[in-house]
Amino acid sequence: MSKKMTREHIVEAADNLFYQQGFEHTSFAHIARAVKISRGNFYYHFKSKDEILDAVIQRRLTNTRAMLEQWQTEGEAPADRIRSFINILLVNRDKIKRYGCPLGTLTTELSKLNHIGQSEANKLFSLFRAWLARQFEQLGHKDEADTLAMHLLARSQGVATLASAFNDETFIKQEVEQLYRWLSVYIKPKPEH
Amino acid sequence: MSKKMTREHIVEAADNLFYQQGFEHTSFAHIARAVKISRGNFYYHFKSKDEILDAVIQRRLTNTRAMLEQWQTEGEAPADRIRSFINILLVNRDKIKRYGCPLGTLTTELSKLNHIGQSEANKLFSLFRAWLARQFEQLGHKDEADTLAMHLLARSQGVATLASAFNDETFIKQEVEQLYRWLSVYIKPKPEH
DNA sequence: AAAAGAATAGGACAATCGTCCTATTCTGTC
DNA sequence: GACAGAATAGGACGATTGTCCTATTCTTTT
Repeated sequence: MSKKMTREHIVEAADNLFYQQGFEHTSFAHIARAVKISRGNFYYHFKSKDEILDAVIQRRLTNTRAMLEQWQTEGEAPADRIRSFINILLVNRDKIKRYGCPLGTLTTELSKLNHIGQSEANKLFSLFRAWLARQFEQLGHKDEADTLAMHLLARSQGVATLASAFNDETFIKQEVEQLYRWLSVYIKPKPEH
Repeated sequence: MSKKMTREHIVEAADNLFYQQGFEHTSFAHIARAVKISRGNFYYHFKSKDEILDAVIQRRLTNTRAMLEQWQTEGEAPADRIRSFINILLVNRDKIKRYGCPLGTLTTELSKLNHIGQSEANKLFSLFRAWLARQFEQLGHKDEADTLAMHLLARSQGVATLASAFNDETFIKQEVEQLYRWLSVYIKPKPEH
């Protein structure tokens, strides 16, 4: 196996485990078992656990950027793109119900650990925040664009937290419906011609 | 020192530490340092770390019940009582900014650890949920009372998560204002007489 | 087929974890 | 002031953690 591929396998497995069991609770033994390599061999690929965390965050940043770009191109109107964002609550509802939001839970954990990776993890939030703000700008709400983006982010985070706490899938669907209605208020009616 | 008092000190210190650094990351050494007793002496008061966690949760349950009862008596109208709930975001904004919501973060962590205390911790959420639902019932929204309660809970959770992630106090104030406006829609106009 | 370098396995390491045990100190009672 | 029981201190325990080192296996090149 090439070094590059093994590295990717490690990062991918660590990504999932960090999401499912948390960063601190995931040990090298866990990741090793998942990737099926020996524990001691990690240090040929990473100098420390923090370095794995950083790689995981970078991976998420890359994936998120790709996702946002895809939404950007496949959604015709800004409102459609925002709906794409709201939709991840539905698309990932199984995992959200079990593990919460991968973004929010990691950020919260790193914050409590006072971990260095905290600032990098927050870039993930900022990515969504800036992207959402841009969509609201294009909807004609320049002044309140960032406020609306933050509001929508908070709503999704809250939905994920409660859906996970109460193991409630119906709740996600309800709230997504409400978010759609909330969004519709900010959509400009199409100019007649 | 009496056994009862030492026990209370331990639970109080553990409560704070679990909130600030998380349950798993808080070791006996941490708590011992905070309470200023020896590490080995814990097992005279608690048989295991899980037992401390349970005591912490029970403590929070008791405190929460007391708080809800106080809101119940001091708030004349149900709308005032709901506003009391929304207000904790403002009252505790310093801590929320630093450590997030004590309820949400603990529940999320225990969920990831697959910890037994999870179900007990969820009772805390259920406490707020039932209490809020009762208020909405009294506001005349019997059918959607629970939905409204869950919605409000989710909103607060989201606000806490983002305020913590972005270290943003202004955001809390903005969202609290929005929650007040949201609530006003559900308040019955007082009957004229 | 031989040599060179990349990739891996497996164990040693110090530190820390939760847990447990025992000797010691404190506190109240007769 | 002697005694009993409550409360505490301090260390030992096995397990696990992240880290590091070295011997071995695999892969590629000549």
